[in-house]
Amino acid sequence: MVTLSEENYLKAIYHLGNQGDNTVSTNAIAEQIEAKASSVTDMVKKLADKQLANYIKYQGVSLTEEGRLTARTVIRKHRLWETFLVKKLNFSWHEVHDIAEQLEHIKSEKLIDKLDDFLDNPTHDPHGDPIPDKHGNYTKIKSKSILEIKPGNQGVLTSVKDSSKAFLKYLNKNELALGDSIKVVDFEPFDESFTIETKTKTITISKNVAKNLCLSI
Amino acid sequence: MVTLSEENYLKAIYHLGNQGDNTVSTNAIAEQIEAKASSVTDMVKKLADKQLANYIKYQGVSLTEEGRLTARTVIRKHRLWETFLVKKLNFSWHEVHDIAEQLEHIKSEKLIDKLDDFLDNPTHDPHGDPIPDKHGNYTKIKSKSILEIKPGNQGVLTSVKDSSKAFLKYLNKNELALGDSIKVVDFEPFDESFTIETKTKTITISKNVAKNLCLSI
DNA sequence: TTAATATTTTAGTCTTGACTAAAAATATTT
DNA sequence: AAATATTTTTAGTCAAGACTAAAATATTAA
Ligand SMILES: [Mn+2]
Ligand SMILES: [Mn+2]
Ligand SMILES: [Mn+2]
Ligand SMILES: [Mn+2]
Repeated sequence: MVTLSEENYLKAIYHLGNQGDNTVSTNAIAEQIEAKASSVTDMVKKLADKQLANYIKYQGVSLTEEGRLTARTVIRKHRLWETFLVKKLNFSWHEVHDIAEQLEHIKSEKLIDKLDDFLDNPTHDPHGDPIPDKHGNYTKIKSKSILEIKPGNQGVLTSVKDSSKAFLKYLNKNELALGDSIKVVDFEPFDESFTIETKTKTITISKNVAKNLCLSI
Repeated sequence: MVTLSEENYLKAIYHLGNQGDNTVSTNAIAEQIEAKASSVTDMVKKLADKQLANYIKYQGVSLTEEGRLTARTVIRKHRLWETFLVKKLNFSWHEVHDIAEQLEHIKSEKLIDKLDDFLDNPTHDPHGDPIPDKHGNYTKIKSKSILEIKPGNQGVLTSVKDSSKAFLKYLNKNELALGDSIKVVDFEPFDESFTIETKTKTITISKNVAKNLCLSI
């Protein structure tokens, strides 16, 4: 049995491992999970005891195959519930993360399979992130941050790198949503801002915003 | 903040208090919650500290107004989730209780309000139990156990007193479901069994089964 | 290549919610 | 009314998962 707290650690290690090499530092986990480094050391030992993580003192943590699958299962649940909340209960995409943080720990394989079917087996959640299937597999849509796109090119907004409430609300305010067709029309070197054009309007966005918007070309 | 464990105790005290006078013994709670009496004493003190229960040593426990409302809110969530599982995810009524035991602790008022609307504000759960509204109010359908019904009378099966998996599976096997029109045709004093007639068939049921089937006349 | 700094681990505490065993209070019999 | 049985509470433990402070290790800079 994997506890709620263990699930949260596995998820954190998984996410951190995916952006860099696969071995993660105690401090990085501590920051992600908002706990102290000493608490992380304790938990990481437990995960290693349960064969969910590889851990060598002072050298960081990585997930075992079993740990990785467990992490993906939690992520699958999180993203399916987010999809449910938006598609069926009409929540906005900025409201669902905190509720999904709770729902992702509900234990029932049958429930998740049925929820998956009820939602017509979605492949991506409301933030454009891929939903693993029940074996933990998924394919990420190839997309590029606007930062890396040269003026003149265009694509469809398929995911956001930052899913924070503040950022999503900013996008709501500026009427930018997943699926929108976006053309990059200008880049201003002075402040590294971009000017982009949608079906309905042209707006200028900061470097920080550009970085977090991913288009598939 | 009310913890998951506190919510379970409030629910137990509420259910026990409803069948008898409103004051409940330590032992009764212990049995309901499957814990030892000493653990109950500890928790009951915490509930009293938080103004959720009235407690006098050796004299039993009752809920305060606030405790009662909290209990009803948990019960509301439990029954709404059970309804969701049966109506939307096509679970059978004998499968939903254990999952609802987990879901009832998810904290988000907005979620429950939206779930309620999504289900078209149901008044009763899959076992015929009333669903409190967001103020904790509900009206129970008037119904009588078959035990108290004289042969010759008939009514509609509106709830079951026992929601255990074993009993619900028995009803599935015998194709008895809520909403069925049932006529009591005979009572056999020797073993206190009843013979009942539905639209499709006539069957004999034991006293124990009869006791747990409630018809509204 | 030391010295200073940063990271990580250890040791010891705390809280929550459980437990056992023993003591105290209440209830039931004789 | 006393003896016995039952219920309830108290006292002391335990495990999980967090914390602080101090020690150990690793990294970076002088
Ligand atoms: Mn999320
Ligand atoms: Mn998401
Ligand atoms: Mn139930
Ligand atoms: Mn029910």
